[in-house]
Amino acid sequence: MNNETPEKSHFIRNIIKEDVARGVNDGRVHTRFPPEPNGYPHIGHAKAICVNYGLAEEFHAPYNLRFDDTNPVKEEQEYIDAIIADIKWLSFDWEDRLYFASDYFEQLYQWAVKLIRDGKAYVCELTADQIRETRGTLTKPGVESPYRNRPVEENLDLFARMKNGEFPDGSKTLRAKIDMAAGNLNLRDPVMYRILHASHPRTGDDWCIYPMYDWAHGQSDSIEKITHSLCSIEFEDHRPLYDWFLDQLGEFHPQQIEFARLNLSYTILSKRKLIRLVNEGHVQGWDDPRLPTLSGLRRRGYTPASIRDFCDRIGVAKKDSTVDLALLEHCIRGDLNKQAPRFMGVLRPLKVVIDNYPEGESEELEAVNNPEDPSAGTREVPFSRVLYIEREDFMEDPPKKFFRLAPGREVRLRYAYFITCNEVVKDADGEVIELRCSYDPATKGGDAPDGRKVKATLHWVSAKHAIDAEVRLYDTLFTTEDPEDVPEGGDWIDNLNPKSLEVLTGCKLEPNLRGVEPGFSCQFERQGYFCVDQDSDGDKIIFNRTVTLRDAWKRMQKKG
RNA sequence: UGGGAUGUCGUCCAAUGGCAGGACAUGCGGCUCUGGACCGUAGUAUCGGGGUUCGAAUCCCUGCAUCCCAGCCA
Repeated sequence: MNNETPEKSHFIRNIIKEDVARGVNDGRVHTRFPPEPNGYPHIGHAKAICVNYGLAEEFHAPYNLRFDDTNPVKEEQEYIDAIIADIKWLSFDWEDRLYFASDYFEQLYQWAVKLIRDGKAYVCELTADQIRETRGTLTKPGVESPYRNRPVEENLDLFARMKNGEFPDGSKTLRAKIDMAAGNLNLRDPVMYRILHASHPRTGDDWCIYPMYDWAHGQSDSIEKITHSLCSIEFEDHRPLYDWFLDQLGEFHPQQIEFARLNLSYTILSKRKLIRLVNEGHVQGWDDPRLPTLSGLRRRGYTPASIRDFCDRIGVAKKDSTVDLALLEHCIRGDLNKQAPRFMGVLRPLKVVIDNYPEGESEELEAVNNPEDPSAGTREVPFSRVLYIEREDFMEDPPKKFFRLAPGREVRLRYAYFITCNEVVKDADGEVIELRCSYDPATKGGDAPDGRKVKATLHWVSAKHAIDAEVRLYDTLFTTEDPEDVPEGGDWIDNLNPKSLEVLTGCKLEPNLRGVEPGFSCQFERQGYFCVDQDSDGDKIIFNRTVTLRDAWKRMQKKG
């Protein structure tokens, strides 16, 4: 990092910088990422992780991972495991600071008892419906619960019995005694504990009362001595409540700072909606490569570096915004362009016979593995009389700007020879099934000694050496930039893109790809970046297309 | 008609009273054995109306728009 050039900053970094300079918390910085284990993490979480952990790393400060596991009805060990795996994949290391809000259940209970003793909390016997009705509305104040002024001793007794399991679910709550007329609804005697006879992934059946998030969250941050509690914007209204609790308790106040969550065009980042996509089978699981989940992106071929780069580039601010998917794609292209070895693969094969190439013979041609990285070296690619080229690289009646193969036209086969198309073979339906070409032996390697030029270079594979593969092409999961924008009475599911997955079989790959393992990423020249899917098995190779290369020709076609 | 927040290029983010800048996207050009990468270049923005000031995206007033909150979810 170059300290001479002024770094680009954002408001949270500025606040922390100032706090450190002013010696707030003795100049200490400590952050955390507090997920609820009720789903798989997605790129939006990656942003939050990068903000929290990235900032801590910048200030050489520690950061925690803490699961806010206060609702056993929705939370599962599977999600805990997935979240841990995905954050590690992003290559963040919280060392030994893995915590759970459930670690603090006993302390939280004791603090609740203290609030009761201080007359700041009471056991309420209103039903959920009644609590809602008496909460008031956005414009009208609420009505105080008839149980609000019950004696401390009675509250203590009832709360202990709640904990001991004497009452059924939903029959009682512990509520903070604040202000039923507050403009901020969170302050209208919020529920602190509810009775839930549910088994918890970590505490099992030890508890049948569980703290509400609002009661647990601020204190958990306080216990961990978090200096800067970064969270999303919708918790701005909750900050006064967290402050109130900590004030009553006389405990350490982390500073909460809110920032806007990520929205991405053509995708959905709401956990509830993601769960629906998975449960209703619109996708094939949490790691479906079309999903913005980290496991989906990983399977798609996105790298941790590309995601962290993306998170750096989108910035941090308070206003609602939607980042262009093109930026994410730019980030993965940028990373893979530097790393990914190049290979030739023909997705939709068209047979080409080189009539003047000796039958039964073949030769090895040298190809560059990565033009961006000379140290990646070269490899040999076999060439022979019968080849496959990409169907869309040939047009019988080409428009003006089409540079590729056409009858009578000469093009270069990458790293091989110039070939000229002499004859087009069609089937009974008039579909082109084969091209008869001739090659110029003098152009071996791809250059003409007489200096003549060709306008196109095509990728190809030798038919008898090729290996077969299945290739899965992905498009956006939704057809609309904002999938949640639906007409009256419509369902966002209707915006699903029926063509988000296209499976190609019989693709032909150069033989150097034999034996690749799941997770392997490479570029198929002129087409895009692809990675081997976990469904591959032995001889059955399956590639996922991570992202296409930028394609000037396609853009030109679109323009018309 | 309550409380909280937010309005800057098409998009995202800067500029904290002093030349509105960067990235992505887009157009054009160059280069190229990937119509890739790379290089160069262009256009496009301060929500509206007042005010303060030599000077306002920034401060004040006012209006408008958008988002969040009425879970015993987080």
